[in-house]
Amino acid sequence: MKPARTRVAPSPTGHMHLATARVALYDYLLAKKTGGQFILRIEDTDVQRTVDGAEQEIMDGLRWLGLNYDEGPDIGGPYGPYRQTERRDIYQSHAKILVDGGHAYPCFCTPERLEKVRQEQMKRKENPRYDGTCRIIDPDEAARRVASGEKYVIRFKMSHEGTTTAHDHLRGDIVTENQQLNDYVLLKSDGLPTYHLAAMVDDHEMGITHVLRGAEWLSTFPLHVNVVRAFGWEEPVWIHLSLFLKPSGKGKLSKRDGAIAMKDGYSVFIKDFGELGFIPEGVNNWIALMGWGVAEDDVMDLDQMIERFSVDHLTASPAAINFQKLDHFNATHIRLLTNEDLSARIKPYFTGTDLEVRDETLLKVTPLIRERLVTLDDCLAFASFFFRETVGPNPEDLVAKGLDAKQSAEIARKAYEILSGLKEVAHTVAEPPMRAYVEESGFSASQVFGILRVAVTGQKVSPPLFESMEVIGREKVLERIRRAAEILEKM
RNA sequence: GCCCCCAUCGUCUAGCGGCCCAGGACGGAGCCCUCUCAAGGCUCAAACAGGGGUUCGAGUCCCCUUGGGGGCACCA
Repeated sequence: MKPARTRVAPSPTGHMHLATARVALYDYLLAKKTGGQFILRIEDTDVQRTVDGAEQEIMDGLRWLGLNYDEGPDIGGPYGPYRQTERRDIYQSHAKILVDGGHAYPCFCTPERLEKVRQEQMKRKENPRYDGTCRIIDPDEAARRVASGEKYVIRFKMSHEGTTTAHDHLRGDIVTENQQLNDYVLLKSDGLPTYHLAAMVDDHEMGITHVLRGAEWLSTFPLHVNVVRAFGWEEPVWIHLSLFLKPSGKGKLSKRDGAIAMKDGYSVFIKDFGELGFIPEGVNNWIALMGWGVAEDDVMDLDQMIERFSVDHLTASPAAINFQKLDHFNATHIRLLTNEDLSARIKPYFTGTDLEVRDETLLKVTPLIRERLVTLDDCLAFASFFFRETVGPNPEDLVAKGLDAKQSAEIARKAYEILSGLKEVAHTVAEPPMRAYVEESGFSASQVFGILRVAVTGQKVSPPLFESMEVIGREKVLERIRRAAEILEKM
């Protein structure tokens, strides 16, 4: 396959969304698969809606995901600039080409008039569309009015007859009656282009071979191919990705859903995932499989995805997002990390707590908790006790199931006795004598170890007991058991 | 309302006319392992929306119905 040039072209109007990440992922995979380039282009032509910091968030988000672009606003490239507001002249000269060629025309209608027309059309139950008033103005007359400084927009002169056949790689030919199409605005009165002009011009100028975008563009797809054809350009391969639906499957995933997801520890915004304890590997894998049909072995890192990716296996039907699956992929990829890597990734989650986390200790703790982590921040719940001086167990939790406080105290005392007789509490040396005690005492392993678990870790659920004791160290372990025995004796 | 797109287990999907009494993954149920929680292993339940065609043969092709989704801006 020839090297593909792909692009993700988000508008900096809010937080970077899951859908943007998925388009970027597929773009990246296609480009890397074919030895081509993946490009970031910022579509900031709606000055009103542009949000400060949004562009940076997009770049940070892509980098966090590991989707490094080959060309973009901050790193440049041979086809720049990569920010549409900096390409104003390019769009204006292209708009002129269309006007001169009879494919577009200046329109002097005011927004107020347009709104009135729309209202009347709706009242008559007609399709709201431009009524063509300025379409029939003589070109010389129009040019004169433009030159005189009258406000205008440039509209595409859509044919009223025949049909437009647009080819989508996943859906085949899509045939539309031209009467259904509107004379869309290409250049706004502020001199900036709309998407319909800007994206077509840039994709051509930047040599984009495959346009991947959301299915919400399907309705203006015929317009876009008409624009490209009016210029006489070769069309890229068009691929409209299925939409993401709310977890319920009811409706398109929206920014509003972000707030709802946040309450459950999830999000639809890329910037949040790191903080929530998700790792890029997990997020990428999760996103990749919504809209890409992989038969088997669906746990993949970026390189494996590149290996297996093909635009032929993309799917056309909408996909409801499923956060449980995110959990699964996240946990799975966490388990694939090396101790050193995982340890380093966990560490930041302890900042802000009063715990003093030493790297050396954390490295010993990591293997004990790795397969218990769904998200990185779970390390707080599983490993905090390693870094505390005392653990303050709940007295009731110290009483073993089926036993009373007195019996439990007896077990704690005996355990203290056995362990204090040892030079160290490495699990290989501490476990055998404790097992022997379980045998001779007649108590069950779960009763004895359960008491010790609560005594030593302060919690009912913890990593394996003896391995944990080994990390905590003999002195602290003995002290914690002694205190537990005291508590039990006072009950 | 009009236009467009989509349609296999609850969810994401494999399937591109016979290999399918439909495979995988998540989730669910059960069993095993087990010092808790996990992880891991094994097993089970769970789907081709409905109706017409085409064909020797249809989940796979065509049409209709139904359902879902998207769009109808000087927003992207």
